[in-house]
Amino acid sequence: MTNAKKKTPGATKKKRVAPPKPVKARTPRKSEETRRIVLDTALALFRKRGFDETKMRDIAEGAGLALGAAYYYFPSKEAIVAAYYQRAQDEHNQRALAAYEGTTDLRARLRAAFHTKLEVVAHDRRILGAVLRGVGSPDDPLSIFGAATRAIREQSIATFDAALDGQALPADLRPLVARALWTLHLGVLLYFLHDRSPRQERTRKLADGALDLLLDLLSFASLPGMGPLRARLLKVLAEAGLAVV
Amino acid sequence: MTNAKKKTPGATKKKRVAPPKPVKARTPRKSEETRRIVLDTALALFRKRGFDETKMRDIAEGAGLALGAAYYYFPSKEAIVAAYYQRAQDEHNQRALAAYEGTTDLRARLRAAFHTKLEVVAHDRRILGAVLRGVGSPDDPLSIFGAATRAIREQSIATFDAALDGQALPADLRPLVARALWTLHLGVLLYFLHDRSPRQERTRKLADGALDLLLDLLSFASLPGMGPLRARLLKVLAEAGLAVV
DNA sequence: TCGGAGATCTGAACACGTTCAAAAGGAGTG
DNA sequence: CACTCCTTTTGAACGTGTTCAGATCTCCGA
Repeated sequence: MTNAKKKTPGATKKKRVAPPKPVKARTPRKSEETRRIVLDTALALFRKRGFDETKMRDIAEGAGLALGAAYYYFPSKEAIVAAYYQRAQDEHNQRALAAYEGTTDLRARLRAAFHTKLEVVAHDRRILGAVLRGVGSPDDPLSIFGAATRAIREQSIATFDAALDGQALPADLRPLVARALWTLHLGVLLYFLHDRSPRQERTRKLADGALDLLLDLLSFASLPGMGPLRARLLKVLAEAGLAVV
Repeated sequence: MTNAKKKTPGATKKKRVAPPKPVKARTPRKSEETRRIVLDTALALFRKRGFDETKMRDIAEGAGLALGAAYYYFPSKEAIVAAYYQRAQDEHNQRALAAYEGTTDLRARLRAAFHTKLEVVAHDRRILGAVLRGVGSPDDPLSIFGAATRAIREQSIATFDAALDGQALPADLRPLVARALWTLHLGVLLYFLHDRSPRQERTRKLADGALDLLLDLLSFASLPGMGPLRARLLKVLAEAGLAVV
C-alpha cells in the first residue's frame, strides 16, 4: 500500500526528468503543462528575487498549487535548477547552431558560440549561481562535473565541437579543443557572474580576447614541429581521464 | 538594552574573525580556547560524516555546548567552513615556504607548492566541497572569488609567488604567473575532489604534468620574440581586471 | 452509469539552520 | 562580601526545504 503510493509518483517523476519521450502509450498532457508552469513560475521568481529569497511556498502559490504539489513535479528546489540547466543548454545549442550557419570562419563561429551562450544566460546570474553550488560535490545531482550531469555536459561540448566542423585542425586536437572551449566557457560564465558592467560588456570583451589568444595558440600548436608537444599534452590529459572520456 | 546585548557579542565576533590581534587590553583566553574546540569538533565531524550530514546540534554537543553557544562563536555553519579555509591557507603557506628552502629549481619548487597543498587538504574532500558552494555567488561570504575572501586569496597567491623568488622570468610575467599558478591549483583541487585513486595519485600526476607543460609554455613565452604576444595576453587580462587587481 | 486504478493535489508534520531573550558565570571595585 | 558590567551559555521558537498519508480528480472498461 504505502509502497505503491511511493512508487508510482516516483516512477512518473523519473520518466519526466530523464527521457522526454513517453515510453508508454500514456500521454499525461495536463501534467506536462503544469510542470512547465511550475518551472516558469520558479525561474521568473528566481530572476526577480534571487534563488534563496524565493521560497518553495512562493513557487507553489505562484503556480496556483499547494506546496506539496510542487514536489510532485520537482523532487527538490535544486531539481528546478537542474531543469533550468538543461533548458539553457538546449537553447544555447539551438542558437549556436543557427549562428554557425552564417559563416565558415573559425573565429566568427567561436565568438558566436560564446555570445549566444551569454545571450541565453543574460538575466540568469542568480540562477547560475545556484547551478554552481554543487560544483565541489561530485555526488550532488547538480554537480557540473558530476556523473548526474554527464548528458548535459556532453551535449554542451558537442555544441562547441560543432563550431569546428569543416575547419583545418590536426585530428588529434579536435576533441581536446572542443573540451577546452567548453572549459573556457565555464570560466567566462564565472566571470560573467561577477561582471557588473552594463550589457555584460566586459565579459564579452574577455571572451573575445581569450578566444583570439586561443586561436593563436591553436595555430601555433598546429605547426609541423609541434607534434611532440601535442602528444605530451594529450598524454597528461588522457592519464587524468580528461580527454575523450 | 536590547541593543547592548546585540552589539557586544557582535563586536566580539568581529574582533575574532578579522584581526587576530586583541586591540583592547582584554584577553579573553577562555573564549579563544572554546572557539578552537568548536572548530576542531566541527571539522572532525565534517571529515567523518560529511558536511551536510553533520548538524549544528552535533557540533554543539561534541563541543560540550548547547546549540546556541556554538552560534556565539560562529555566526553560521558556513562561517566554520570559512575558518577552515583560512586555516588551510595558513598551513599551506607554512609548508610551502619550508619546502622552497630545499631547492632553487623552479620545477621542484612548483611541485612542492602543489604537493604541500594536496597534503594539507588530503582528508578534507568533503569540507572543500562546502568551500566551493559559494563559488557562483559573488556576495556569499564564502565565495572563493568574492570580496569577502580577498585577503585569503591574496595570501594564497603570495604563497605561489614566493616560489618564483630568484627565478629568471620576464618582469611583466611574474604577477601573471603567480595568478596562473593559483588558478591552476584551483583546477587541481577541483580534480582532487573527484579523484578516487588511492593517495590522490592521479591528482599528483595531473599536477606534475600540468606544471611541466606550464614550464614549457613559460620558457617559450620568455623567448625574445614573444614580447608582443605577452603584451596581448596581459592586455586582455588587464582589461578584464584579472591582472594585479 | 458505475467502479476502480492511477494521476494529481492537499496540508499537516518534520528536520535542521538560525535567532533571541534571558540566565549564569566571572572579574574588577567598593 | 555585594554590586556591576561584560562575557558566555542556554533552550525555546521560528523559517523554510522536504516528506507523507490520505483526499480528489480523471479516464477507461464493463
